[in-house]
Amino acid sequence: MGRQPCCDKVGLKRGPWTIDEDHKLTNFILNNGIQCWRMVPKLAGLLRCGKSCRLRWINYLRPDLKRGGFTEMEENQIIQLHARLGNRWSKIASHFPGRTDNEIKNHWNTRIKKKLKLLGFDPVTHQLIEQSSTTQKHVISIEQKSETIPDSSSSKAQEESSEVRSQSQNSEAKNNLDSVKVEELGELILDQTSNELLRNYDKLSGGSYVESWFNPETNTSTSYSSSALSTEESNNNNPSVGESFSIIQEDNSFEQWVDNVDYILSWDCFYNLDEDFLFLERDQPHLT
DNA sequence: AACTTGCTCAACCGCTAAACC
DNA sequence: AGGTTTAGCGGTTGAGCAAGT
Repeated sequence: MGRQPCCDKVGLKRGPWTIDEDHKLTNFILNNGIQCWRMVPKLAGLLRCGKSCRLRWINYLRPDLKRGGFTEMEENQIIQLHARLGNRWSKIASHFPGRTDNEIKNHWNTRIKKKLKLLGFDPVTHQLIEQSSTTQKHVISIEQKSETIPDSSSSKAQEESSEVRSQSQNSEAKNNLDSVKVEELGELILDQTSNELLRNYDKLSGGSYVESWFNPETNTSTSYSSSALSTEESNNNNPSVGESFSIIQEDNSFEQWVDNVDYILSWDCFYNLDEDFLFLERDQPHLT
């Protein structure tokens, strides 16, 4: 025989929690800790199931929760982590002390997805969405683009592949902006700098964020093989991750990239990319 | 003021791996 | 070994609120 059932749902209260219920649950857990969620509601005098108590504690009552809206830097980190981990909200939340997976998931679904769509990126794949002159959309993957790129075993080939990809993405970004973004973003100036913005976001998220980030000393961005990543995080479902390039040198200016982003979206977070790199350093010290 | 629409987010649902018997 | 339950996770829902008409 297995364990006793968690709860008999008949007669149990559902819906929003009252202040009194919150007090009961909080006081019980702070005084007794959590041995078994099944027993918590009984011992705390609550007409709730253990599952409901657990959720209420984790998502709302925990004293270490960080309340309030997400900062721009947090949003940026969420985007980057989502590119690496997909919809593994608990994994993503583990990078944000005091934030819950539910909170991050909600924020992603209600805010960040819209921002990415406005930028022309598929929030699922983090890849650029090209919209042709017809209404049909299709996604351009890093892999598709890479098919035209020669073997990157030599440094010469690496340079060529970087250039080909750069040109390809510039073209895609321009097409995309020309056809979609103008209406949504209003008075955008769709010039070369916008193309640079999209190309750089592609590097920061999904396809090459994992392998590359800006090197402030050399004013270049450097890509690393995904083999250096942990097995767990490199085995995600994002098709653009893990099929990486080798060492890539870009000559575009990071400051220019930051200016571009701020101009279009006012994402102050990109001013704090160096802090993002600190968190990366914490997670992947062997890469830094 | 009344109604509609859209947004946010707390809470629930259903699934699965792990733990238990 | 195999059935049952738990804990945890991601997806979805719907109440409440704000903005627009």
